[in-house]
Amino acid sequence: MASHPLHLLVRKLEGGVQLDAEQRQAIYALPHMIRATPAGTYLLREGDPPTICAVLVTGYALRHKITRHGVRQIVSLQIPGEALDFQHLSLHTADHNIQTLTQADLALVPMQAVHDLAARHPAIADAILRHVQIEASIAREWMVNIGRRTARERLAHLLCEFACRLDAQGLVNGEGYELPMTQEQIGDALGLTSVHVNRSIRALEEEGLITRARRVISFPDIQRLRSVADFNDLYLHLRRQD
Amino acid sequence: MASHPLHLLVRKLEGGVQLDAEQRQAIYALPHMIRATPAGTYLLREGDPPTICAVLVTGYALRHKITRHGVRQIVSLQIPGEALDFQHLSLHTADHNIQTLTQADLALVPMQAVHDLAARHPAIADAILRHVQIEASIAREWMVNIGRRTARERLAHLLCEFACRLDAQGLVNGEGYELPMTQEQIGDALGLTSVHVNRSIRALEEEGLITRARRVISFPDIQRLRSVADFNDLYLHLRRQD
DNA sequence: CGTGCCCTTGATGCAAGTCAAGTTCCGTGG
DNA sequence: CCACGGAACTTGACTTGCATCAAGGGCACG
Repeated sequence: MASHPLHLLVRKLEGGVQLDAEQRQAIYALPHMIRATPAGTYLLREGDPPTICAVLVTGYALRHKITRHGVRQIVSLQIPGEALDFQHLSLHTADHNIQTLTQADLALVPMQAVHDLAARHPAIADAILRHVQIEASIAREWMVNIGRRTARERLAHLLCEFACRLDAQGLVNGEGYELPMTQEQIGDALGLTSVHVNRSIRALEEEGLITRARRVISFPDIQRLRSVADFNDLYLHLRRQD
Repeated sequence: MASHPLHLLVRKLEGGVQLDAEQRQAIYALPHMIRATPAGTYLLREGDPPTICAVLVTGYALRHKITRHGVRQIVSLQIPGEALDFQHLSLHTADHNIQTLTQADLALVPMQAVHDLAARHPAIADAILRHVQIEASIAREWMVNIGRRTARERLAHLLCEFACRLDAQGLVNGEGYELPMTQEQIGDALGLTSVHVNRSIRALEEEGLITRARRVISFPDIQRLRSVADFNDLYLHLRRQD
């Protein structure tokens, strides 16, 4: 079943809650359409009613909000296996925008089917709740990052988080990974300008904390980077006991 | 039943999901102990296992995290009627600290009892999920606030949010309300220093956007304040259709 | 072989931080 | 009822991290 489009979602949900074969099967049996979307596609806009639940099969997505002055804040990054619309399961209006970051393949599941599934399987309802709670935990850590760390620390923290999350989904092979974001997007995620992101990246590079080849970033000394970032992965709740 | 300690929680849960008399009754029947706590009491610490679910009956609480450098970021404010530990219902380790902001009365409910209640009543499970999702939505708006607004805007936004939330719980009587925080705590919530919070408060005051008498703040021109804050209450999901 | 996005770098400005010294407000005990 | 002590608030002088403005430079793609 490793090639089923919802495999990574199941993997993620099982990371926190024990599911039996029947429950796994019920998830795989969810009605869904696969849709390939180009980078930058809006999947949901603030104010819209969420009617379908998109799951990232491949590619990346982000959540963002825009202020009256037209400035953007990215409030979340999503990686393969994550459900983009669990955040709205019991709400009737979207409070933020969801957009693909890269070319992406989505599994589109009717929201009602997710509701029904959760109602039939308490363990799945629990796994969904856990999924939502972990996103909330990540949001809290981002607040700390944006509110209380320097540009260099914020950047290091983002890199550590991305590494951990990709690794947990089995998406890291070598030493580093591709961070598929422009420096402007990184700035929007960290509450900085692209110019300052650029200077901060180069500073980390000169310190030998990261190396870059295009957008592929590697970490010669991950321990030191974590220390700079004040990174503690507890908030990601990667282990079932967390 | 207006005087039942869990009345405000029921009110809050009913704000989003229709509950019938039996479900309401089941919530009121939750086993609980009432405990009065002084200001500043830690209710849960990062890394601890959450075993009880505290509900604020009176008084205020906050969630915060502390960086390696000892700087604090408040990531959430909680008002009467809010459950402090729904955030951890299906997690095994707390990822942040919870502390009372003022003297407070808590209803302490065993976590297991909440679990059982949700398992028996899908509508209540749904209401809990909604409660968690709304907190996540508030967290996203705070990221925007901290990351992309000026000190003056951040402060105005916090004041508007607090006004709306108190009002939704029926806790506002006159023109203004008491904001029971020191300027240092406000700074910790907004990613600012207390000195700068002070200057920003006085700037709002001089502009005629707020008036103060001790910690009671009033808003002579709430529309203008909202406009300054770029405040749109959609993210609070106060109406059932949201 | 342009043309348009990114990335890079320099010069300059400003919002917010830091440091430090009062001042006001209150609770408490004499 | 008043004096004292401590926490919170206020204000000024100075510093700094990041923003802004502006001008290249590289490289992918049609």
